Amino acid sequence: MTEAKASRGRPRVAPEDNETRERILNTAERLFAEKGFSKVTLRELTARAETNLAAVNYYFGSKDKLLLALIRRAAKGIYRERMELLAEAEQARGSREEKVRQVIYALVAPAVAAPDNEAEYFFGVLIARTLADGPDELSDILLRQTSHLTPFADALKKLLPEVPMEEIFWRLHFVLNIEHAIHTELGRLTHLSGGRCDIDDRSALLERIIDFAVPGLMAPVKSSPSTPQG
Amino acid sequence: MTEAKASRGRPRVAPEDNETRERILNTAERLFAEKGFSKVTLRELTARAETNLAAVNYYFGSKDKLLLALIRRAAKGIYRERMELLAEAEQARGSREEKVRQVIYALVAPAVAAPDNEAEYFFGVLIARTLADGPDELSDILLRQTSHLTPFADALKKLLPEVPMEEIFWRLHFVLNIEHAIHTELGRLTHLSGGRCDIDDRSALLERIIDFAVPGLMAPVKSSPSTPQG
DNA sequence: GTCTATAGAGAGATAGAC
DNA sequence: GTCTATCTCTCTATAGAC
Repeated sequence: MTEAKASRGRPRVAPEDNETRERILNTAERLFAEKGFSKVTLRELTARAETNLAAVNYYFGSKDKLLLALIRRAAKGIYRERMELLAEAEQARGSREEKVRQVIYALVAPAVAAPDNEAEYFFGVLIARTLADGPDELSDILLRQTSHLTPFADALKKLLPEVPMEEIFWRLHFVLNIEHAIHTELGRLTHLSGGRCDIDDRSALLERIIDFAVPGLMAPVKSSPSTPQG
Repeated sequence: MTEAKASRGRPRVAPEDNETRERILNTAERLFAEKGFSKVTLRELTARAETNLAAVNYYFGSKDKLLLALIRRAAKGIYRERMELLAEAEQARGSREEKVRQVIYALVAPAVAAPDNEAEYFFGVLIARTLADGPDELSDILLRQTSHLTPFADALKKLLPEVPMEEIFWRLHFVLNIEHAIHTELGRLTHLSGGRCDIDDRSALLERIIDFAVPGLMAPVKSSPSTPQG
């Protein structure tokens, strides 16, 4: 949608096919996640991507737009995976707890998995850092893109009809908080545990998150005496 | 030239007593939490604090050191409150769940409470934004300051002897993740819930966090067949 | 102590050669 | 399409008047 009116001064080949462009995206994804958007300079970025300083502006228009393109690309894959796994979860059999587990698995697994052999990269970090540090415009976009989360809220509501929708939203929010902060603050865990806890084993990490989150998601709501949920 | 050996050109009155200095600290605390460290310029900051551009460097030496002073001051109050509440929690009577609740209350309540009438401010945001966006040096300091968390891990271990210490560390980590990310990502919750969920009621928020976290903290550890926890 | 004016560094963006 | 050289802006930090 950004290139609607662009035919002037733009690359002739389809941008997605360009190798340099891809290299910039891949390098930027790692660097932004690792150091944060504002701490990565275009000079460092283009040097690591083995291209020239002008390339980012040529392909993306600006540093901000590079980040936008980056997140679009990353999110697209994550969201698609989540939907596929959610569809599977909704056909799962088993106890109620087992079904809730599968729904949360569908939500968290794609964001926690390491792409390819990139042992250091976390999708959640990219989101967390962008929200904390990126252009305001982009934070707004990210926080307003909630339509892909609604199916998860609905799926949970179906499994937990006695929990008010408002509480389901809150609990979903908490799960996403964990998913996003877990890696940025990992140093504290490493230090606190004297190095015993680490994040290398992603599938164990995923299980831990789910084991922690599911009981809280399923907890009965204490009916407070005054407010009988409107 | 740095002020490493500085006794020259420094304020004569005790810095803590200076009114301008305090005004800078208070203004910076709000602004950094609201916009993030790197997006706040000294020009904006000093203007809002109704002083001049040079004042930050005069009182603190640099923008980085202002942030450090800020976090020291904020953390000092939070840590002290946590310790007091933890001491109370450790003398509490009631069910095991009730005791765990009190420990988590001691951890979370001071960071979630609004200071004075500052409805917008969250200690956790300051930490989250500093970690994502602040000077690397300061992130390191923050992530290595774990000694105040050890008593919480110990208190939980005493209440949950069947949970391995490693798991306790992980679960504590998750609780802190929620506490720190909750506000930065609040826009998503507001949007997702169509405005039904909001953060204005801090005591309700605190209860929600505790209600969500305690069941996960207390969950029995599934002894995985292959790895009998080394 | 407070303030203005400015130095000096480093950033993102761009023009134009090839 | 790729690259170098450079423009222009804005920031932090500081010197020095008052």
